[in-house]
Amino acid sequence: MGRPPCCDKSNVKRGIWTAAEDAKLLAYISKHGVGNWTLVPKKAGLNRCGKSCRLRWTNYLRPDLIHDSFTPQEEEHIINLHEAIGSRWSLIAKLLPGRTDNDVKNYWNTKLKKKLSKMGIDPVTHKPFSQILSDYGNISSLPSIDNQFGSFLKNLNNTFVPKSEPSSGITGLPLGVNTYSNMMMNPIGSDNSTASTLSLGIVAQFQEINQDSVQVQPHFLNEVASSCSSSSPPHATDHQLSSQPTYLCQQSHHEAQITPSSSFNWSEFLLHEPFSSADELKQEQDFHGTMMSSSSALPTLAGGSEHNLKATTQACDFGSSAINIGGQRNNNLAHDQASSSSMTSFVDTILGQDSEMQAAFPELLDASFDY
DNA sequence: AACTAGAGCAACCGCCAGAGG
DNA sequence: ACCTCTGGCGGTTGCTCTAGT
Repeated sequence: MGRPPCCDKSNVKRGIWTAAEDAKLLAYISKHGVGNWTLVPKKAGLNRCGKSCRLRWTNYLRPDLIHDSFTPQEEEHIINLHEAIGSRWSLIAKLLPGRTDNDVKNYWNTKLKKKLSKMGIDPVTHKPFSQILSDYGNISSLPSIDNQFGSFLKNLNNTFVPKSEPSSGITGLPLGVNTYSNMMMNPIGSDNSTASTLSLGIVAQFQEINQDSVQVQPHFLNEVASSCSSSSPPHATDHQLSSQPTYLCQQSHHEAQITPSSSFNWSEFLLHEPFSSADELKQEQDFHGTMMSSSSALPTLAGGSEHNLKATTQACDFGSSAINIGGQRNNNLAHDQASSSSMTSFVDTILGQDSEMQAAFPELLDASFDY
């Protein structure tokens, strides 16, 4: 009945591998190749569990592994892929030659998550905090800390609370978001084609890898499905996977009037440290002033249900191949409007948006978001 | 020089789907 | 058909190193 256990787990060695153990495993695999991992430790003369041997081989000993630090291009790949497919580290690693899922996962957890948070982007949703605020609006009915919005709040707290205005946690928000907006609007030496081309290539590769395996359901699609109209199918289609998600939800209808033509370049974005210099502060202020002066000509954030419906329909179209900056700008604009006045008016704005959204989409907003 | 906190990373844990007996 | 294991995966832990005080 059943198979015998692969090893006596109480008698196998655990912990850090020694050089001698590495040499034995390497010698065995180079001679016999990898087959049944439960047999490998016995045949190689190792007092280890087969699972441990497999991990050691795949994460460290494999000759094709790169042990150097990640390049900006790889960072960009990881971020784009994480945005598209979530924390499927093994899939992401397959698109990064020489990298293991453990490498990618560690790099994400130790570096990229923090980097994105510092830049005012929620590493779970890949949306700027300001957009999450405007998307979900209703601060008073926040779900638990474990879900995506909870992640946003934690990051928001980590990122902004220690900043300039100690008297209020949330008053620090506009600084970070404006920094983000500013970077988005003024990418350093922006190369319009780079990011979108790269992203398309990555997703195409991803499709190749997945064409005969699992049906992918990227988390961003779930988000959109829950925050936009229900017309999207529950699974990612080829069409959806072949394009980058946009940050368009609810704000996109008028973007053509104000959207800069540039697309977004992660690598430049990543090299830019927010909150780092007086120049950046000045840029933020300049940007803020510009946006405020032009905002009167722009539609309000929630300009009525008809507008919202159009925007929603458009927002759920994944046909765009580039990350759309326009939606972000529009969102950030709304945020700028809010942040330009007092704390009270910021909250009022958010609550007002929530009321209007609730009027426009009662069936969506009444339902609890369950991630 | 000693201590501490944080970062980085290797390894383990626990779960799941599929396969073997 | 059922039970158990394997292989693979994502999440987490804990050790080591380094920078700051």
